[in-house]
Amino acid sequence: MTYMESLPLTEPVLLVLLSLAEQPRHGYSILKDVERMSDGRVRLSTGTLYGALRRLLDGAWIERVEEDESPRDRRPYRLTPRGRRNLQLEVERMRHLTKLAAVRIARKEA
Amino acid sequence: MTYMESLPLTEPVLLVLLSLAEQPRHGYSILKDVERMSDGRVRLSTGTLYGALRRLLDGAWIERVEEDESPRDRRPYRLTPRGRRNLQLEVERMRHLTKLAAVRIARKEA
DNA sequence: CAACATATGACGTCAGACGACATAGCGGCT
DNA sequence: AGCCGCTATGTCGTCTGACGTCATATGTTG
Repeated sequence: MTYMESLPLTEPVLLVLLSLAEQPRHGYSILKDVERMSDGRVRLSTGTLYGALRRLLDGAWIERVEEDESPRDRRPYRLTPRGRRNLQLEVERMRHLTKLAAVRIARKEA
Repeated sequence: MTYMESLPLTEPVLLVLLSLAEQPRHGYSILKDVERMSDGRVRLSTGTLYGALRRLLDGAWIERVEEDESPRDRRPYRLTPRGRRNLQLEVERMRHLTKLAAVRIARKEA
């Protein structure tokens, strides 16, 4: 990307990371959590979810949790320190943008 | 998009709209304004810009300003009421997300 | 006159979001 | 037993959008 150093994240990816920020989760749990988080408005398709998870794994933003006792067929993920750091940067970027937006929208026909 | 009703906007599009929120501008002016707005970090390629403008025109978020005296070769655009309304919605959505994010990131391993 | 800034636009590529599909175990209801 | 819906993971093909590059033209300034 030219318009940012490495970010910005897309909406789905941001929500996935936000879901994992609180605690480790497996795919389906993320799906439901994102839906809850957004009051039912955002429903990721599995195509979006598992695609995003693969890319986040590749970039070492998340990692698999190696749990021997993880209940049947579940594959939990957790944020890496790198992932958490980048998520925080992204949120700060968004906060900065919303502040800028408030000024811009208010200053109509300055 | 499935994960939102009609939004969310991508970063480049949001910045273009933000640039037009203040006052009508032509393409090149938007390019420079976005660069200034972001302290030089975000530099839209013309491919991105004119693609975005075309789609925004198609969706009636912006319109051409019919100025007979518009100085040579410039094609200014302005936000439509619809575009302004949608921009505000988008900014509110982002603000909501950043608040949620703050809580989520803080509540690590709740 | 040679750069450089201003100004618009087209074209091809590539990544990512999406819907649809595939698979499978489990619990409950009829 | 049969069916449905929920949990759970993943693939595949399509389509949209961001991007870099190229093309073109005028204005400005050294």
